[in-house]
Amino acid sequence: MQRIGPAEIQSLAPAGHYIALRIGFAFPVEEINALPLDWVDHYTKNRYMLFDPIIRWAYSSVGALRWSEIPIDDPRKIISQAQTFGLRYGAAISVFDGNAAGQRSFGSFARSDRDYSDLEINLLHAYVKRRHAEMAPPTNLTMAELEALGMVRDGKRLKEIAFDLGVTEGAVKQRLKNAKIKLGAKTGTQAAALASQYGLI
Amino acid sequence: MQRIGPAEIQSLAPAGHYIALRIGFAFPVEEINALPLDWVDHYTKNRYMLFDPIIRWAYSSVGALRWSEIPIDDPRKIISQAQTFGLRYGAAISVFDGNAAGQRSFGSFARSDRDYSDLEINLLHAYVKRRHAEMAPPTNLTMAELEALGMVRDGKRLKEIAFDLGVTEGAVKQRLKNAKIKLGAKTGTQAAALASQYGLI
DNA sequence: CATTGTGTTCTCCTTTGTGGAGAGTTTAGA
DNA sequence: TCTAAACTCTCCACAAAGGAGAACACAATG
Repeated sequence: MQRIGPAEIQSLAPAGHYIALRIGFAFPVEEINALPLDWVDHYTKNRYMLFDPIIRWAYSSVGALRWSEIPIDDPRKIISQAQTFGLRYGAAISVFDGNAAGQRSFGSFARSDRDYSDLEINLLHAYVKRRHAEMAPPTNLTMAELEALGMVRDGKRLKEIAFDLGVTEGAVKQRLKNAKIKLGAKTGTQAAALASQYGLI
Repeated sequence: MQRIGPAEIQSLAPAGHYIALRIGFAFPVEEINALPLDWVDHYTKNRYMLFDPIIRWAYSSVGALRWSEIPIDDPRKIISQAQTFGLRYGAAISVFDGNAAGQRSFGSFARSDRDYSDLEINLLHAYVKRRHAEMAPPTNLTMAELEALGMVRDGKRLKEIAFDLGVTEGAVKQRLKNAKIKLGAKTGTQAAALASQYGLI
């Protein structure tokens, strides 16, 4: 299987695409929205998210299929409305690795000219799977590290954290240092933001 | 209208309640989950969120009503399943203030013995409205302040931020100081985390 | 025109956080 | 069991962030 990137995605989905990576409880860690602006506007204004059969399929299934094959009814006629915005044929990809955080990623890709071939669907599937894997949060942070990080996020100073935890300030510093390395963060602030986004704290 | 607090909520919803405050794109700023643990477990395992008629009503409406009056069909029989967990009668409240961020809050309250009276519904409605208002994010942060805050979150140092923005380090400090005051944060880290949670950056 | 408020810049000083080097203690595997 | 890796803690030097006060520019307001 060849390795594809954003440029290939662009040519595989000339009418637009949407990718949500690492959806935890409800929100993605990263979102790529390359859908037509007028469609996004219409979709948002009408709060279609909860009624979109593609989203509902993606949340409850794993795999890849064409929009035309989605086995969920569409009371608001969202798919046929999308067609009037150029999103005529599409493919949906849903990836889920059953990890502790239960994170899921999905992508929706569209073109106007013809339906997707099996090969193309496989390419898109591989792409979303790869992006999903790349965004995997580190799982090797210790409880001590996450605990300190959470307290930093909540505005506590190292001295205060040390007192609350009953350890020295140096120990807290080391825990945060480790956390920063594991998260690939440059500062404590970034480490806290990342851990928060990953749902670790 | 009397002002009610958590204790009154407890007695108004002896079978459990759930409140999600300030849902932006999809996730709440604060979540209070006082529903029976076995029901939460069952609900989560079956990914009922997208099919729950109460959630779907709350996302698409504003106001208050009894579960029995919800005008959305329930293909997965979630409401009748809830009854077997003691959530027999319930009220749903949805609050939306049409602000820039488009944030919405909702609550779901349950009891086993009898349905809710109009007075009780009004009390619950007032409570959710008040909590919603209390959680309103500050809207008075300037673009300069948010810009600096976003860069801090992304792991940049003040010196680096100052260089990138073409201002002095002192100016950056001042912007962050203002941001901290407006957000009620003790440290820059907390300010960044809060702004991120509020969807400001 | 004066006033008020906001944003920018500066200085001086204190407190806090960061980075490096190292050592004792568990834990997991060969 | 021995070893390596991971975890925890300590100490120090230095860089960065935080806090207070004051001056200046500018726009909106009265």
